[in-house]
Amino acid sequence: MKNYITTPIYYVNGEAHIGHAYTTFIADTLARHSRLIGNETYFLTGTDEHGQKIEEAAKKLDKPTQQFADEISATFRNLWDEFNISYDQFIRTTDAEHKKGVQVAFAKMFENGDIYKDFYEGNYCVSCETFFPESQLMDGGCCPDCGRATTILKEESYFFRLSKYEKPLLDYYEAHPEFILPKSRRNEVISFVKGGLNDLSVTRTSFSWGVHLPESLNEPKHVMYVWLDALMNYVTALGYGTDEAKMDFWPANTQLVGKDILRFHAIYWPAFLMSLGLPLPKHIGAHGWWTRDGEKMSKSKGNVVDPREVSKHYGVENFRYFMMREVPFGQDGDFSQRALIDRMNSDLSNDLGNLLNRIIGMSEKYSDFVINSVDVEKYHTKELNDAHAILDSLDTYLNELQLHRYLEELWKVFSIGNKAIEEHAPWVKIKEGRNDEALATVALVANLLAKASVMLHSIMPSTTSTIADALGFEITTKSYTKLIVNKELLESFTIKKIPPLFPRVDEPLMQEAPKAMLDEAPIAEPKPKMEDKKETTVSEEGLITIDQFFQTSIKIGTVLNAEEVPKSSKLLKLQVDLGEEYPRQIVAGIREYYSAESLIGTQVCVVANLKPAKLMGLLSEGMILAAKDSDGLCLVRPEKPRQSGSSVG
RNA sequence: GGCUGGGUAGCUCAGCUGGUUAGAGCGCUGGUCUCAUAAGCCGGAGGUCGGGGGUUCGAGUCCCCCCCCCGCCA
Repeated sequence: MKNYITTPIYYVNGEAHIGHAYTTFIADTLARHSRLIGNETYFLTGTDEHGQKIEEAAKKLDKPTQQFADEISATFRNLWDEFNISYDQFIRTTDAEHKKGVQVAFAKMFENGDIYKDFYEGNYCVSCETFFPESQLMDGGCCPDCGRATTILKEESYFFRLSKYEKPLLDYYEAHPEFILPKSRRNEVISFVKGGLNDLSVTRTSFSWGVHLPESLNEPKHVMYVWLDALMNYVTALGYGTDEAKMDFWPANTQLVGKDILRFHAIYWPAFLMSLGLPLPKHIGAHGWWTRDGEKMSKSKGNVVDPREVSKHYGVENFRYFMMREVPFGQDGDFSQRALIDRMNSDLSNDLGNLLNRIIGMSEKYSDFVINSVDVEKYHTKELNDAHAILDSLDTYLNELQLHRYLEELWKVFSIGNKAIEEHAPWVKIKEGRNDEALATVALVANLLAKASVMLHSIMPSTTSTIADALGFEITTKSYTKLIVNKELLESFTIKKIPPLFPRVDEPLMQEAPKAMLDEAPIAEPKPKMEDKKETTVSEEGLITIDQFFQTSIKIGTVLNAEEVPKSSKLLKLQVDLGEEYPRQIVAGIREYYSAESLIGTQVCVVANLKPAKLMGLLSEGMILAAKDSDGLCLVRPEKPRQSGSSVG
């Protein structure tokens, strides 16, 4: 079976971020899995390099446009190489074959009457490369997407008869419920199309950095609309319009996109394909976005997650496992070091890594590292059957792009292993001289690990290869067939004593940006061991009663305004809302650590029933709580915003 | 404003066409084993299933109203 998987081509207006990595990881996982189970697989990714925005960005840097595109494109490609992405082709829309292919497609659409010439006039956003109707513009005629100013543009343009495909598209969605995944997105697309489709302007004369129209049309002024150009990459990569040798990979099985570009892929793209008489892809999968510590990422906030940075500190495959496991396909996910660390420790170290270590230890003590499956079926049919049932069910999840469920299920195999060891306690059996039984349990777990590793391989290719190597086999289509399809067991082998694959992570490995650090939930102290527990951890001396404590009124305050106190290097004068009629004026000695601007709009804890005092002649009606150590001072703040005036205690 | 989807344990979520004491993972907590990476295993606490009506012998699950969140569209 042929299986074609694509990511979108990434626009070269900036470097790769976590979203690009996420899409690419999913696609790579699908591609690797497809190859593993023996499909003939083609995995495409690449870069989208045309358009006015690129032309202008290059001009700003005083670089030739092509050179600019070359450079950014290379950063993507390098990152994917660094991340061990198994793409078969990295296409660029500036590739000669691609341009040729798009022209062939354009000519064909023109010939069959789906493209015609007219005029377009409207408010155009250069940044988004989109026209917006008057009604959609924001105040002052700004772009509703990016907020930048739009300009009125009237230009001669070729149009694609999108309106003609309204009905065929709706019919197709109806007949193919699995075309758009997840379902919630499908509904959105359908309701959009039902709202009516306008013909699509597909050429521009306002800039020249793009694919020119076919020579037969003799329209040197026009270049193609970036989306027509970009979308066609999925077939030009296979040689559409040039050398069509690979076109038998079409239609694609799965085309992954971010939710922001679903409309283009679920409406325009299938319409183009219909016009060209090509079949439509089986699935368009729209995934969600990532936030950081619960907040939207943006350059201005400085909280953007650099995938390279994360993988450098935590390992690409751990990062990748986290992304695939953490969030249901289609949903937005939240990245935080805490969540990543929790996943790594709990799933990878405790469940998987430790399990491998357990059998290494036992086989060392009981059988000089030799593991033999001879007696596994005799003593552990139940466990084997349970595990096989789980392994058999996994494909379903993968087909629905439910990778988190896939992993969730797969992990039950490790659980079977851990439970089996407990239940059969090989160390007891050895003492009783029932060596066969003890060794059978060890071998059972080795087999469970082997089988699970095969199924984990497409998500953690290198790590699972290491596991397989320790278990004396190699993960290939052949071993997949043997261990998973035919449910066979491992040959006798000598297990390798390898150091722990997933050392526990006790504290964040990555330096946080200052802002993010404030927002990061405090890392829980490792809980003290039972025997360390004393009656109390404080001496009786100087203790107060709870009533005494509540004599202090601590409230949450929102900083409405902040300014520096003249002639003072330490003091800031704040106006803080405590939910009272008027804000309090509070003078605080925190200027060395916090700028006035950075405080406005944030929340602090305030001692509200403190006798007012004068500092530098200014009245201060409260005290702000802060903690100080040798590294400096930081404010004590609510973890999440609370209403001004909420009491703390 | 229109249309989807959703509001279930501290957190993230599962609960199909209504049916015994509402589930999982993580977290918290008690116990326990010792092969193992302060890992594993067993047990426990914790939910008026957004609110209010209604249908029904019986509703988280169906109907109506209201509140709130996300998304798409305007």
